[in-house]
Amino acid sequence: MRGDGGGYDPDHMKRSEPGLHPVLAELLPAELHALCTQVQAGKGERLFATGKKPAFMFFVICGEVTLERLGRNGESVILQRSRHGFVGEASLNSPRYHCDARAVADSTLARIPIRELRASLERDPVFAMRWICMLNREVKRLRMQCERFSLNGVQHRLIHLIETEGTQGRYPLGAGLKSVAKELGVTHEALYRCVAALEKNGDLLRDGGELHLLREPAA
Amino acid sequence: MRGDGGGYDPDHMKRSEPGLHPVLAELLPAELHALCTQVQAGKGERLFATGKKPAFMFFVICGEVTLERLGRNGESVILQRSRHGFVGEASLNSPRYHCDARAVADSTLARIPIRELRASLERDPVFAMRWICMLNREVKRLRMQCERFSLNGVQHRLIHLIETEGTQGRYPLGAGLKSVAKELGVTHEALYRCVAALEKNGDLLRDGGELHLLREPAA
DNA sequence: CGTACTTTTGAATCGCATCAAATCTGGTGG
DNA sequence: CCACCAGATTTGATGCGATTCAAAAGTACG
Repeated sequence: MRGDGGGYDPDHMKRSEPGLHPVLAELLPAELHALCTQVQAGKGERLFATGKKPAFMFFVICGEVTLERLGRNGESVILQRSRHGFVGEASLNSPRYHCDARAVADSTLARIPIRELRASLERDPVFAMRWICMLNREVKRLRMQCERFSLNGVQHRLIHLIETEGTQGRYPLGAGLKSVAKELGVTHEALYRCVAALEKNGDLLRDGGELHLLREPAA
Repeated sequence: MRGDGGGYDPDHMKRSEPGLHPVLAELLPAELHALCTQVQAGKGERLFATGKKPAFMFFVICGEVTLERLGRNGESVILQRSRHGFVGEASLNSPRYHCDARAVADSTLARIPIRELRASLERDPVFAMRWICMLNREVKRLRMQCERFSLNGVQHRLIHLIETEGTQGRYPLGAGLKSVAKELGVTHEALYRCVAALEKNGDLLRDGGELHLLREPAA
């Protein structure tokens, strides 16, 4: 039921010291590989706290992590919710964490020591350029996500998701429609109804593990 | 009514070839300084177009620039609204622009040649690290914007905006509430009503050029 | 078999988009 | 100084669509 690992060998997360996650293995230079460790975080566990000196950067492999900050009245404001990818890149250059990180579901994470990561970036321009490209992709992805959120109507958002994040009109639902609903910022009920309506119209097919957009809905 | 120039000498924008903007002067290495030019863009002018080969990156000094994409029905969707800072960082390593940039107010911009920028990044690790820090801030901002869009209710979004993008509960409205409404992804009518309700409750003050959140609304 | 979860459908409510229109504002020119 | 216009601001009325609450049916797992 964690399901959001991106299609990699699910056995990974059971091993105590598995190989580095493919995305990280490709991005990071060899000298950092050995310094990264894979860790488990139980639901509710805190990864780091506001004000502490940043020691590690985290990469979410599966599960869910939030960054939160306290508002002026003590209520917590969620800054970011991550189910896959880096968390707290900003801590790379901060003397202190500016927010709390908390696993809101049982999660598998890669832990990268910041001091050594920094050192590698400063000494290896090719790695630095890869890192910049990674950040550029992240910026682009986030902009598309903002665009999607700015659409009104579940149907518009769903189609935008399939067309921008999917391939050939196909979008894999790793963890079920319910998690897709969260990604779209709508309730799962609304998404179920939307999918059902599109299917009845013959605009969409649900083939087991993926959504297949057949044509542009007339409406 | 532009107001967001960051407090620098307003005469800057009148000179035809003024010194480089302080933020850029600090960020960019010396060899790039001479290659940057300051340009004026009239309201409505397009800085670059989707699909074109990226030649320049822009930095907004004053005025307002939007990044937009065309939705399927020809309506333009705003991805980003920038009154100060970089526009189109992602074009650094892209063969094509993935969106349009347009000045929505008379604006002063710095124009940086991408080819030379990339060359400097590849050869100068210290500069690359500064660039990475800049991108980190941008990623952080975008993540917060996504989180904001995921909130339901105009009020929640507005408060989140003030608490995350503002300082001390104060948020400057450079171009009026109408542009804030777009930033929040709601109609301006809805935002006006929300602000009016918060003011009547004594939770919010509208002091000329800025919103001031006095306390957390009980509701 | 029972537990826990997802999936699905139903019904009621509410908030926002939408359309409309009045007021206010700053700017321009007679 | 006034007439006038374009844009921002504000208020009102209406309808739709998503949220919400509720519950049933399907599914995986021990």
